Amino acid sequence: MSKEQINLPKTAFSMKANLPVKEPDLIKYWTKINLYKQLRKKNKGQKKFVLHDGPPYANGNIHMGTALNKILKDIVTKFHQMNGQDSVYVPGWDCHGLPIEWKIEEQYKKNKKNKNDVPVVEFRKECREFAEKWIKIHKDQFQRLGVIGDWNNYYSTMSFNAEAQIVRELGKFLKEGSLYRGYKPVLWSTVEKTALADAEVEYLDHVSDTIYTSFPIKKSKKKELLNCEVIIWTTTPWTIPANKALAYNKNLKYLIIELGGETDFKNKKVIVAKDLLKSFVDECKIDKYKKISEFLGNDFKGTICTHPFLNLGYDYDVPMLEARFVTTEQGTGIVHCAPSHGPDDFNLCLNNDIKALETVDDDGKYTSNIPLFEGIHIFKANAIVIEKLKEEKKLVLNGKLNHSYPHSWRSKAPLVHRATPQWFISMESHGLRDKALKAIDKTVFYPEKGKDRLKSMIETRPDWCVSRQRVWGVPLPIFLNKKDGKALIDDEVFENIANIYEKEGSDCWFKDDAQKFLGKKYKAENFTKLSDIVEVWFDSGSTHSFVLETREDLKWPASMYLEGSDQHRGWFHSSLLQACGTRGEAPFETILSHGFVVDGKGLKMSKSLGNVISPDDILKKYGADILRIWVAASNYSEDLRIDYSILEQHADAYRKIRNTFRYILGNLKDEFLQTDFEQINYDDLSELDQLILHKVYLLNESFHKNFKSYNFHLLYKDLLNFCTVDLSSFYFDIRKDSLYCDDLKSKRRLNCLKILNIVLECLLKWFAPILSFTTDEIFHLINKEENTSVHLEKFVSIPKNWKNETLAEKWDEILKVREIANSSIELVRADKLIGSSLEAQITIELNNEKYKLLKNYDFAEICITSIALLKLSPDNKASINVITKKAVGEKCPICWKIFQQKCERHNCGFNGKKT
RNA sequence: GGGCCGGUAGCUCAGUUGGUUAGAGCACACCCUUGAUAAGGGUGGGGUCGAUAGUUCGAGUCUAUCUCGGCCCA
Repeated sequence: MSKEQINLPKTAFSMKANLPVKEPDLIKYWTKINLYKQLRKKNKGQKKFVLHDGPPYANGNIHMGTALNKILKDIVTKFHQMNGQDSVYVPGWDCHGLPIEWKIEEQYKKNKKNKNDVPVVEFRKECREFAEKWIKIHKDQFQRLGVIGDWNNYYSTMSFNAEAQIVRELGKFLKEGSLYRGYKPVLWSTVEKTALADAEVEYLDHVSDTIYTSFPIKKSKKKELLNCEVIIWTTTPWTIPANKALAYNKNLKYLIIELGGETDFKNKKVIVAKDLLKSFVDECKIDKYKKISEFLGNDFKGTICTHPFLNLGYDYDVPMLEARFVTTEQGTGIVHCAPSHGPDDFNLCLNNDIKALETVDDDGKYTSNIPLFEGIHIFKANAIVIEKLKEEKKLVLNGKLNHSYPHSWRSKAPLVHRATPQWFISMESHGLRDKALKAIDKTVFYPEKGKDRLKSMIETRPDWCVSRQRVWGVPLPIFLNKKDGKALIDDEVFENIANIYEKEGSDCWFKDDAQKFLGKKYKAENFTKLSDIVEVWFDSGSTHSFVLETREDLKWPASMYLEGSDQHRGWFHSSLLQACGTRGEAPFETILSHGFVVDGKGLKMSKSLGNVISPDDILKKYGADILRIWVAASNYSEDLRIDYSILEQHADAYRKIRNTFRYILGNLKDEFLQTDFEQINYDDLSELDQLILHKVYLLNESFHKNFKSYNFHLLYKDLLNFCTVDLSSFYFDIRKDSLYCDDLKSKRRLNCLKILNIVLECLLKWFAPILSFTTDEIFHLINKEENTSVHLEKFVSIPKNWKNETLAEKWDEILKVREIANSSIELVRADKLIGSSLEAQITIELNNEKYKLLKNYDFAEICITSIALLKLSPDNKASINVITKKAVGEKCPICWKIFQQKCERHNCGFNGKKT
């Protein structure tokens, strides 16, 4: 039988991948052989590449964004490792903070327990256990993605050494003097009784009470203004009792108008911005009014008003201040300022020597600084304020407005700006902003636009508020002197606290006597121990100090920080400020930021849209390698789309790649022969073989170029195209005849096997960082050694002499002929005259020039036909023309080619018998 | 509401300093093969480059406005 006379591919490498089943076994294997340790040993002493892990929050199952991030990190790490660097990856977790506190409190509520009845230390213990639980879960989930790292020695922000180091880092700021106690309005939740970090704020629709109210002018250089009242508009009537000033824009035009109608304002003269007159009179339904005069905002200079509650004890001056933030978008062009309840207000008043007072307490009730309202909750005060304004005949109109308003992301309660004592790191006092901006300039960003993004944030950000009135975190190591209220600054004390934390963690701050921390030098009775904790961004912003600096296997600064683009405001940002403040430099050399995972239409994933895909769904249905292909194939500098049709497409590509490997393995009979590329007898190879080596050379070049610029999607596309275009449909298709039908000793066949060995090795290594599972599966098939892995290999280096542009140019011409031949064959095939191209005989007509160039090539081999004749084009006009006819003769039972004589290669007659 | 980024075939992506008829792979359709076989090969269709207006001899590329989406901020 002819099948026995030919060499068909045979391999143990299955066509079906069955990744969801096979991958977990490989993970077990990697753990068993301690791959991470082996990797370290392998490249010990080489230049380090340290990708410092941005710690995910130890709470909740991972989502697509986390999976993307971890896979990208793993791909980057593996590339550098295979490129010969000691590429270390230590995963970490962010553990302190409000979300975990909330989870524990939720559990309390379920069990009808009151948080205030539980000792702080007990509560913190539960938080710690909660974080530990999620770290375990995350560890498994991340490893399932194929991520290789130091899973046994991960870092966490709640480890004792981390807590200790965070104290030391804060001590540095305190000692320097850039950490100061301020009194500023911060976004405050009266429900959680805490200030909220920016990241904890969510903007939701909210219906606010609105009022137009008037402030009578008491003094002014512009006489005309004296009998007028200034109209302001606000969505927070409850801040009126805290009003200290009014703001105007000096460049705006304002009008004095006299109102008619039967209202409290009959015959009164009021002032609004010219551009807002229409909206004012329309909204307030003022149909009768008279314009008195127009003037520029600048004329307000020096004007002083009285408070609308003048007769109720609010007998202080309300000065009018010039401010740029006043616009004509809404309101009246004059803005009411309560320095305790708005950052703009605060700054403007500060610059004009008006102090912010404590106007509202932790619970949201007015303090004694607010006459008449003391003890009333601010959220119940609007109605009262409106009522009083009416009584005082100062209310033009009250109404409702539905607008976007800050809420607590957790409790969904509306937030307020409230002046509280907080601890801040100054951006200016010690040049932190400048240091950070300079550090950004030295950092390389992938993609480049990240640089401007981070820069513009640093340029405009206010001082960094690092205190929180919570319990699950590192306590601020601050003692205030009871005499002068100043913070105690003493390295010995900081170091003492740090040492204690190193041994027993920071819980003791809440339960032990203050004297323990102060040591012998100071007396506890003279100091107040602060109970604030450090905001979590300072924790994670300090990871470089307790991870990079303290571990021998790492280095400072990190080679790379790699996170989602939201971290320009988050971890990139806080790490930069922390390190610049304490070390004057950024803790990273490069930053790689990636976009967000969105659905197939580009919309964000949400439960309500029902477009959420979890990593687990994909792992179960496709396997991690498909997910890894999706990561590699997507352009991470923008948002990354995913849905099942996109995944299906990548799964198809995976099958193509898998089959490319399978075909090579089959022809090698799973016997891989490692080749010394330098020792290849290049001149002994056919041009076709040489052409493949040339393509390998070029691909290797673009591979390294794209890897170094972290353009994985281009790199992957090149690899995939090489498999489909250069190998499967070209080289494999042509060489199939030789592989199957040539004598085992034929040089052509042996050379082809050489090429297959080379290509197998290259592909295996090129793909390894992406297809971490599949490439290792193949590696084990062809490598009988134990305890090894493809990930321990280095990338191939390609001999320079494989590059052959002259050859490639010539073959471009040959490929043109092949294309035209294919078209020609297709016509005959459509007429049902032939089926397989081996049934065809082609005649290629070439003009002089091309004929000279190509006359010695075997186009039957190249075009996979039985016969190919080459001749000069009759008129020498058409450069290439191909005529296809049905080949005449009999089919060789071995090579299936059709000849009129016997097939010489197989020395056979036409009855399937060898003669 | 403001800032930044983005919108090129069904999908993933290329498109140099503005310059012929906008490319690739996949998917799709049709055909071939049955010796890579839940594979392999061939041929082919498919895009008013988010929209509109402008600058220019010429715009996917530059400008403006709008629109949709994402991130960040308020």
